[in-house]
Amino acid sequence: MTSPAVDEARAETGKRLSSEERRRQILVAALAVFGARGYEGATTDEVARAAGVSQPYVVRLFGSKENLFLAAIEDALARMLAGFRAALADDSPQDPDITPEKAAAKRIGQAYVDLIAVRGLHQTLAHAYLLGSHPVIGAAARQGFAKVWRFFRDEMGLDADESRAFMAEGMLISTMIGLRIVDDYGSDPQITELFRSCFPTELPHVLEVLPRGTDRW
Amino acid sequence: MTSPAVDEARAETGKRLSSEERRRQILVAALAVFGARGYEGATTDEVARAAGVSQPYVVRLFGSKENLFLAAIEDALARMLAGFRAALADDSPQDPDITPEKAAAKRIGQAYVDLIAVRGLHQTLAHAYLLGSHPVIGAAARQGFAKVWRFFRDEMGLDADESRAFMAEGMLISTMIGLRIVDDYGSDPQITELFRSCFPTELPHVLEVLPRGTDRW
DNA sequence: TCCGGTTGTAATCGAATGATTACCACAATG
DNA sequence: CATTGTGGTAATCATTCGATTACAACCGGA
Repeated sequence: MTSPAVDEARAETGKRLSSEERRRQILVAALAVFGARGYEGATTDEVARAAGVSQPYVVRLFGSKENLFLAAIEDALARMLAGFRAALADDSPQDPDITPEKAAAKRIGQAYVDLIAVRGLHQTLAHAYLLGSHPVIGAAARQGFAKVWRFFRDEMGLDADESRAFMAEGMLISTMIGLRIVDDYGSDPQITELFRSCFPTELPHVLEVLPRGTDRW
Repeated sequence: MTSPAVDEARAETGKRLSSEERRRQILVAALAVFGARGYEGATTDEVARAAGVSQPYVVRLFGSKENLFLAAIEDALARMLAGFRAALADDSPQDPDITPEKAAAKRIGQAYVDLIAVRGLHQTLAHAYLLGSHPVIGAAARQGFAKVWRFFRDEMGLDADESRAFMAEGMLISTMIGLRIVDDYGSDPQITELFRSCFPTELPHVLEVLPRGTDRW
């Protein structure tokens, strides 16, 4: 016999879902948890509770924690590249004072910052980029990084130097997010100035889109 | 009665050390292990074995794993700032074709890359920068990051924009190191080109100073 | 209706890990 | 030579966590 609490919870949150839809839910939760705690620090139980399912089900749907992480970074990269491609293809009326290339670069930079709204996405990727010595995850992380690089060079048409500068800015932004600099923004004057300097133009948008305060993540 | 093996090992590796010296040894080991595995992924036992002591001794000297990590990032930051200050003060004959400011920037960039030789230093700091949501480590990481920022602005005299660009390049370099891009350098043509583009000038030096191959770290 | 596949959980297990405890060895000191 | 402080370890404990197992609930079709 199932406990009444369980049945009640199921009635509240809705019926059974297709495994494909559960997968997507769990991936969203996984990005948030892996982003906040890192690969080793995160637990499958935390992911499960964030997704509203039991821990064994997470393991069964993805096979292992390692596979879940691989799926999470693949999902994150796919979202990122989709956002980049949409920004690149965007042909809404543009400022005639700047070249089309500059305009595209601005849009793509904006798309990168917008991904902050996908909780944990930037942080999870940054964690993956630090796991180079892991035999499986390391290889996947390198390939993922190279994929983004190829987008800048082949699809966006940047030269090597521009690509490097672009990615460098991206890594800085990721770092500031991972540091949760926003938490001290406004209270610590040093941090406030640092943050202002690092987001000279995007600052209002970042403050708007980034969760703050006592939030656990 | 102590086991003969232990006595033998102690005889081999030398006598008892002062706790201060052991601390330093353990910090060196901690940077390597934390850098490769991250804060959660690293174990105090791994650090202990890398330092040639027993696991309980590591815990006793530092109180807890958390304190060990805090000491490690403090040590890493101190080394980094010491390297920066030495590079800034360096007044060896310089190329008259570039301004003194440019020359200093080049020297400090070089000092940053040279820190690759301190195994795990860049990676450990990068891991710390991703732990912003950790109540204790997060605060320390933010303060450490701000400290580096203040060096660029106050001691080196960069303006906000130059500081940002400088730190961005640093974050990119850290990422490449954490990814262990070198592991695929020469074998994977995509990665090789990516690496060449990101280290246009420092490449030979990086290849020389960065451990490669089947090395565990 | 019953039956097989799919969605999902409870219970539990074994391994890993940070920490604690109790102890040992050595050296300086009086 | 006793003693006391310091450097160090072996043994072990309590938790935590990923994974496994066994089972339950639901649903569509023959």
